[in-house]
Amino acid sequence: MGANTTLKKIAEHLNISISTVSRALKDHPDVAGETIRRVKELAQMMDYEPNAFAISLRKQKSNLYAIMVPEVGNFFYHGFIQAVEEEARKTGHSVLILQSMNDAKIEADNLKICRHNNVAGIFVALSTQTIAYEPFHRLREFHDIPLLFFDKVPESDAFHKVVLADEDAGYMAGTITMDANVGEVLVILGHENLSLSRRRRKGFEMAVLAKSDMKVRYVYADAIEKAEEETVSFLEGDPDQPLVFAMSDEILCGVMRGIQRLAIAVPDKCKILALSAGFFPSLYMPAISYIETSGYKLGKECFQRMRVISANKVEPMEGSIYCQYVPGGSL
Amino acid sequence: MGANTTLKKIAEHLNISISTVSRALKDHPDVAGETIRRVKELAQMMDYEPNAFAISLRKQKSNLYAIMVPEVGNFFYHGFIQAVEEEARKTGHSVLILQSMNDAKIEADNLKICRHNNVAGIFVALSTQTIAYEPFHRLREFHDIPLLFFDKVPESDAFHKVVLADEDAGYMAGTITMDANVGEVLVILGHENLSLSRRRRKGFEMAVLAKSDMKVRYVYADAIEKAEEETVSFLEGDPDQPLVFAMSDEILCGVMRGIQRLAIAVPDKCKILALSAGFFPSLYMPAISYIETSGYKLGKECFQRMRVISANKVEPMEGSIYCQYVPGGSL
DNA sequence: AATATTCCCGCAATCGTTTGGGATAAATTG
DNA sequence: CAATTTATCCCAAACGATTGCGGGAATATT
Repeated sequence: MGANTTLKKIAEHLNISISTVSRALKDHPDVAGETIRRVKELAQMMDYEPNAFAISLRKQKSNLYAIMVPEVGNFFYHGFIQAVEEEARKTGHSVLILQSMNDAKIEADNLKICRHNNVAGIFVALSTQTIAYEPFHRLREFHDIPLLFFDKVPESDAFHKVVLADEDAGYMAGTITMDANVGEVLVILGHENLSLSRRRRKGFEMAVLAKSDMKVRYVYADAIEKAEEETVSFLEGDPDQPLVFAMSDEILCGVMRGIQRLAIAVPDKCKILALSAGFFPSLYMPAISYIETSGYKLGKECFQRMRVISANKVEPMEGSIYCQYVPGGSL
Repeated sequence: MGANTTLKKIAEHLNISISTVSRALKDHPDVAGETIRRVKELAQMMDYEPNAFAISLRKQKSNLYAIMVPEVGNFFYHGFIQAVEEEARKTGHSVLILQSMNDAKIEADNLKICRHNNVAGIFVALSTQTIAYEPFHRLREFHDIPLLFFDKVPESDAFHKVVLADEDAGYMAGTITMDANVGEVLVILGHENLSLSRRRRKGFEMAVLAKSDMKVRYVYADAIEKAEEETVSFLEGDPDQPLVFAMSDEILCGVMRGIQRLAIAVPDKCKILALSAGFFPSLYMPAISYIETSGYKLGKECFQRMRVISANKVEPMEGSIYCQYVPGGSL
């Protein structure tokens, strides 16, 4: 039996009107102090909890935030989800998790779900397949739902977005690579469609521009296996003083599989550098040196940004999170 | 502007009543075929989407399922979440993710959130700190919200639960260990509070009962570091023909860190066996032999079970998912 | 031609909460 | 003492979708 306490039931018990009960619970000045006391007491007794649907129906806003990512299995997003969840809890919100599975169709469907649920805001990491942005535009224009892209963001600056300082991270990686005094470098980037891959590459290229005697090869890998194969074929070419730079945790896993397959000693026979959230590098011996890209920090930052966007109309802008180098033993 | 299409707007455009529109959209026989056609056409045009709140308010049920886990960062849960999300999508539901952070207080708060949102059902993996089950009971009794425990479940059989066939998995691990012809075994289990740890241990003990010449040591580890330390101190004792059995992916990571720290050759100097979802074992060379405990399969099974529970009142029962041995090179 | 049947459709209440606009007392003022 | 202010409270209309019931018109049955 759905023995849920409602304003109506409290009102009946106290022989007052529903509106008075409603006002009493929020300390409205129109209600007598004595009445407020009695109402609150009974509400407490009856374990009253306001009905979220009724409120949402009336206010046209829910207490849900949505996070849409390609896959929850992606390591980078744990921290992000965790951070948003933590913050959301503080403001009495909850988090809806949606996966796009890198499918533009599902992505669009998910946006519909957000609309249905009139979510208070959406955090989106784009799928690699997204080409049409109308669904996103419509959400903002017609439905007034705050939208914030993170990590995998559109090129267009018509949207709010927060990213890691990708170019900086790439530049940092490039600098570290140069200082490491290596001969040939394999840079393994993520999916080619992602602006994040391009930004990181750009940063890296900028950094190593000066050092013309260093051979750099850029490849894209969208799966662990691809990264493994690229690593193996690179190292089988018997490169001189090699270094492999892995742009993500997933890629790092692939790289290390290749390294282990060839039984190559790190860092003696091959140096490794990664962009990572920090967990995977610690799995290897020696620990992999990495540039930290914290999904957790990104999540915290995004949530604050979301609050600002929700509160006032602000022009779309891009923000970024700075990275930090964490030296290990692979370099 | 919340330019949302409602039944009312459609009705006004067509000069018919709201109820007729509502009925037309669901092919109610009381509506003329021609009217249905016109309504559907306009609804399509105006991009009508029913308001989830209004429906939920009326039906007292939402289209949300909740999943509560200690932490989304736990590897085992990815597959689970993914599976539930996939299935939920098929029935037009969405998934609310809640974390208990292994805190009984937060866990109880989360249950309140579920109540507020009148979720259609809750999937719970218990925190290690849960001792009071009243909040769960109340949810079922008073609020009629289907509750299904998975993975980390209460001992009480007053609840629905689906677990991996933990005892079987333990037994299987025991059998494999025996056949591997080893001398000393370190079994690293998860948190001591969890019934799952006890069940796995029990299964393992049953299997190795016969083989009295094999020395087995059982330890509990609730963190990667603990698993690493236990492994190191075990192997430093220079055991005869050793094997380490890791009960989870997290523990496996710790074990391998220990192995690498001591630079011990697998499987020559030490054999490894794990219970795993399958990803981490593939990270090492040779690949770790493991017994597959698929969160994904568990999720699929749980969702089906949830549907049954929701549809009809059924007696609480326990279900389980069978495991499978995936040989690698570590054994 | 009168009655019964079928087919369409609209009215109105409901879910629980919020809120602007009264309404009724008592208290204050001139 | 009449007029106005104040303190409390209630009515009713939203929000959007659903649904039992009733009614009018067209058709079918006697």
